[in-house]
Amino acid sequence: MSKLTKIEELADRLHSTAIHLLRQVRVQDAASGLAPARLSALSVLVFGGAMSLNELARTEQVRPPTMSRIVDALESEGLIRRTVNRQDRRAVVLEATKKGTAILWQGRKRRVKFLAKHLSRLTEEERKKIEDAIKAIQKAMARQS
Amino acid sequence: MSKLTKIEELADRLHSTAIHLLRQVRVQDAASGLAPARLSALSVLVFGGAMSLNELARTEQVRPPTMSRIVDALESEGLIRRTVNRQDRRAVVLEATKKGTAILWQGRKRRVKFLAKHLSRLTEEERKKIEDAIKAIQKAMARQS
DNA sequence: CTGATATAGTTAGCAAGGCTAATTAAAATG
DNA sequence: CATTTTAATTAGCCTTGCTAACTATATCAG
Repeated sequence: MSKLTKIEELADRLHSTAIHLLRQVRVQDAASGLAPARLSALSVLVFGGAMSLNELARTEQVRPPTMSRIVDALESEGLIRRTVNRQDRRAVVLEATKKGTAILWQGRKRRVKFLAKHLSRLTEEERKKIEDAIKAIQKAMARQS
Repeated sequence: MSKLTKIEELADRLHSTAIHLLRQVRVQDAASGLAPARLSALSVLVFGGAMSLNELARTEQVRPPTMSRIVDALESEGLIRRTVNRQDRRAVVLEATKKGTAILWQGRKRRVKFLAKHLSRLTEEERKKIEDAIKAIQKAMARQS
């Protein structure tokens, strides 16, 4: 190990903790029957409402061709609807169907309950610390100058 | 939105924060020129020392055939060495080469510096909160009964 | 000691999800 | 109204997951 500053050490541990946290949560998401990228895109449509393919791709930080294929899969499973935008007929309007919304909520509930079950083993004070840390992390990582 | 308990809300925000944090870090890792699974496997060998393919697969939580292919790629780039175990000639011994170790350290340095740069914009107190939260999260997520 | 079984790793082949380049169709612009 | 820009798709590549089936070696029971 080379020497790291105190802040770098914190950065390293934060990174590693985030990885391990998500690794455990992902197991829960597998139960939804939806692959991760599809689940994530569907979630954006359920919580963010109808949008175009380009917007969805941008939100998910992938290229349009990648999103096009994900959307194909979600549509063929009846989880989203793809219609032509009347104002701009090049564009599509993507929105979650009832079925898609229901499936997403079930998965979200499962994931949140799993995490909450673990968090409930902590003291109120420890949870407060996590709460504060989340705010600090968001501040630190926010888009900057 | 259906109603979530206070703990479930925290769980949800924690999840979302972890996702966004790692998404930003992943951009840094791309600069190493190594794909994520390869980078991660190499990192286990650099920090964990020599081990067999099955051990490495277990550590990385993937199946042996998946690891076999990742190891092929790392070997052909000269980042790891694969030798036959003398005690058990079915098994292989995997270890990072000098080149592999150097590349990994560069990438780690880049990633840690990136995160540290963001964290340095916080107050000492805010960083202390993150520090405490990491401990709490690790406690919460630890293998349990 | 030897035949059966177990174990380590690889190979083959499938699916998901990332990308770039090229194409199609519609809109906007000069 | 011809040109350029934009939205989305298609084609084709790579990486990374998986299971099933195989090879080679080690272990164990009789």
